[in-house]
Amino acid sequence: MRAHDLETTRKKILRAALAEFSANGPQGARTAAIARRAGVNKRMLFYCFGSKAGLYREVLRHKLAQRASIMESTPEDLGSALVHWFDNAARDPVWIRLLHWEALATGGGTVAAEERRKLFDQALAIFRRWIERGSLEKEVDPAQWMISMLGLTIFPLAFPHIVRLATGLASDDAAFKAERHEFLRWIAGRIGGGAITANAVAGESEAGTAHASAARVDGANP
Amino acid sequence: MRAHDLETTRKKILRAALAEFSANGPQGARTAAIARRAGVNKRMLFYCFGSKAGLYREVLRHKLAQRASIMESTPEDLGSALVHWFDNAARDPVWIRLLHWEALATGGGTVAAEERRKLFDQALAIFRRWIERGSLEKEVDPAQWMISMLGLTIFPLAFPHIVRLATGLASDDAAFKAERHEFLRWIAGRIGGGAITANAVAGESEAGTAHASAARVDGANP
DNA sequence: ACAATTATTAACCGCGCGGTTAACGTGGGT
DNA sequence: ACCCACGTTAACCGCGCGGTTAATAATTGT
Repeated sequence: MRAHDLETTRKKILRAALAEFSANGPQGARTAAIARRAGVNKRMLFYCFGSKAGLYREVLRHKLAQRASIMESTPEDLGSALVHWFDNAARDPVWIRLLHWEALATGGGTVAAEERRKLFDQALAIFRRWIERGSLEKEVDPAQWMISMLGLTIFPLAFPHIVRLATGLASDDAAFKAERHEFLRWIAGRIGGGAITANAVAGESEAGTAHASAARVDGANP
Repeated sequence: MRAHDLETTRKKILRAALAEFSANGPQGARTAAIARRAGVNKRMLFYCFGSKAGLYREVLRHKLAQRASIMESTPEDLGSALVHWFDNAARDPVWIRLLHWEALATGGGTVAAEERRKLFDQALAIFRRWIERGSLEKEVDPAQWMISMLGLTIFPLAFPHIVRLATGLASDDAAFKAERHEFLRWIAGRIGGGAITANAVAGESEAGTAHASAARVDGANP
């Protein structure tokens, strides 16, 4: 690694910025803190990314691309998909926090709009497929389905203090995750149109309850 | 109103502080901005509440008490209750924002712990009652039910940018609210144990679809 | 060898923050 | 009439922020 290597410097800054922006938000994040985390002179942030806002934008674009690739690997079975989303969100608290900061942002229009559209179009396509295949009730809008399923999976991870008050457990506690898995598989059965998913529903959960593991039917959209 | 009236000054400060804390969070809120909003000298904040943190604490206590009283007026029917929670949350974006800030807060232990416990115990009691009465599947934990129903109602209001990307509508748009009402009543029927709520499910939604209005069965817990 | 370009650095700037100081009205008790 | 505790005020303080300046070290082209 040479002394003058802008690309690695950029990467170090992006990593540190992701952590700092996630921790303190686009406004609360301190450029000096990012530089310290990255082991880089503060001036380099502006040299590479122009401004704090420009750096934030780049950080978001990276993260959105990463989430899109996770969305691509969603299993075809509804229950498994819910568990998949839940686990991946639980594994990435940084992403959850960025969602919060975005929800709280008022002015200054959407950043990285195109990456965002791509991610959501992927998700909506999945729900449309489920509806066509009869895994989900067709009288409900795909967007409503998507919002609802995201609510069931992400909400407890986004508001851990609510989980703590309701269950007494931390939302990253293995016991809570197991409970949630069980619930998600159960409700996937209740919600589905009754055709494909309903059979795979009595799946095995980590809670130890008797279940059969749900089959994955990746790829091959009609 | 006398010139020297500490009580009204306190109230003015609390109102302004609620707005400012909701807008910018406990850290991002500026004491000067609160004072300006309240039409009061900045020094009075510290004279009345000691510190910014003390003021934040008092603001939260007030809001939690208000939310508890809303929780008390929850209808007995599950579908109506979901709509009730949704509407009341939609009517109070300030509260939603405070939830976000709390979820993002890392250090500095819980503020107003007792008011919070009271609010959640109320909610949990409602779910236990629903389970006992057969309105909700009894094999699922009350806490899991509560988290899930909060997810379905609050999530779209907490993450309006996700709603916008999924539906193209703003989450405070009347059209979206109507769609959501319809979905909430529909899913209440799918989820319930099948006894009481299932009958009340084909409820009327504001979307104009033909439905019969769901009956409210307030009070009288066993 | 050396100039030109690129990457990196320390030091600096103006500003706005949370919180404080000290002084100044105001009004009820006597 | 006067006091004195309470409510209110303008002005101030040290600090840390985003962003910049100008000088310097490494790399590249010739």
